Amino acid sequence: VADDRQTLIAAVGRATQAYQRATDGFDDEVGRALALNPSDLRCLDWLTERPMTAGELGAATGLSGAATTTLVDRLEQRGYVRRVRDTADRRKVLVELTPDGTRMIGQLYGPLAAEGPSLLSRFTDTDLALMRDFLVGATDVVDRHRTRLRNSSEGRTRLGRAAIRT
Amino acid sequence: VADDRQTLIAAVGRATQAYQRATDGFDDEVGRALALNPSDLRCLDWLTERPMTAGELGAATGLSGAATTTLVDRLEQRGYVRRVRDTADRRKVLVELTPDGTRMIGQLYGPLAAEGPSLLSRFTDTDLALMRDFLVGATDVVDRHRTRLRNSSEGRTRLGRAAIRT
DNA sequence: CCGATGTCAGTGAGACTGAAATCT
DNA sequence: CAGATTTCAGTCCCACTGACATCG
Repeated sequence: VADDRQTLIAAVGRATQAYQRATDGFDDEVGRALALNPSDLRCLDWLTERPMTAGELGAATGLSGAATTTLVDRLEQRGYVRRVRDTADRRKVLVELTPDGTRMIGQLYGPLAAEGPSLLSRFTDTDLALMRDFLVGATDVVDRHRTRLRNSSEGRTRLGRAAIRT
Repeated sequence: VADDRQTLIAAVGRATQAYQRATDGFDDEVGRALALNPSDLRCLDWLTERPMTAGELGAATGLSGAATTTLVDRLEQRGYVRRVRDTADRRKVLVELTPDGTRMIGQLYGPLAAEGPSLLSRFTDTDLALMRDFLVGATDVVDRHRTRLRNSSEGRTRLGRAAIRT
């Protein structure tokens, strides 16, 4: 019946929201365990993909240049990342994970990621492909709405801290 | 082949991570548009489920009691939430969304949520049920690892701000 | 010289700890 | 009065704006 399908779609929506909250809580716990704030964690997350310049990191996390500098200072001081001057364009500074940083990330997120395969084991290949396509589509939708919001609200700061006009 | 299945599973993992980053970026943009910080947004997110006491809100967001108080002050001052003394236990303070708050959330997240059904339209009912079950299972796994981390690292503060012993 | 990239001061908002107030 | 819930006072970290240094 059509009504069953609607409730199914709604259930997927709620499940997505609940999953989002759970991962937020997990990241909180990781931050507490390592004494890292959310911005630090997000930077480390991006750096697992590839080394990035300070500017790219700032854009990815939404931080200002100065904030990015102090953030990289923090992570560097703890030995999680290191700065490497770009030999081609000596203005740029590449930030990359150190072996210590990579190992630490692995220790915390590894046990969680290791359960992924067993969780996905009951699905067929076609089901997995559908799931992947759904996630890719959802990512695309969210990104579209993000740029829509960005264009409709330009010139404001990130966290709304300095943006509060009294 | 087994190798195809492994790459499929890996692809689902990467797609999940990408989706996570996209929603993080979207929430950033919402915060910028409304001059609300991440904690404010998370509180509003929880309050869409049901009214909660200040203590529950603090536990849900991981904030201290005092931080929760000032957070609710902020949101109340802007007219998004309101305090209601619990008539049964007059120590407790229930926090609930105002009509204005509900409307504002709807205006920002509504357009995004409205695309969910069209994104899910190509899936069969059984596929949707599988997806829902996967998300519920993933939420459970993440929550289990969160409590594991919590138990192995107790007595530390949330954001690691005051936790940095020099 | 001008644009781009990154870093250095100074300011302000928000989260924390600890103590006080209110209610059961 | 002890316990629970929320709020107040004081401190500190972190992000921001704006100016400066360096490089293409």
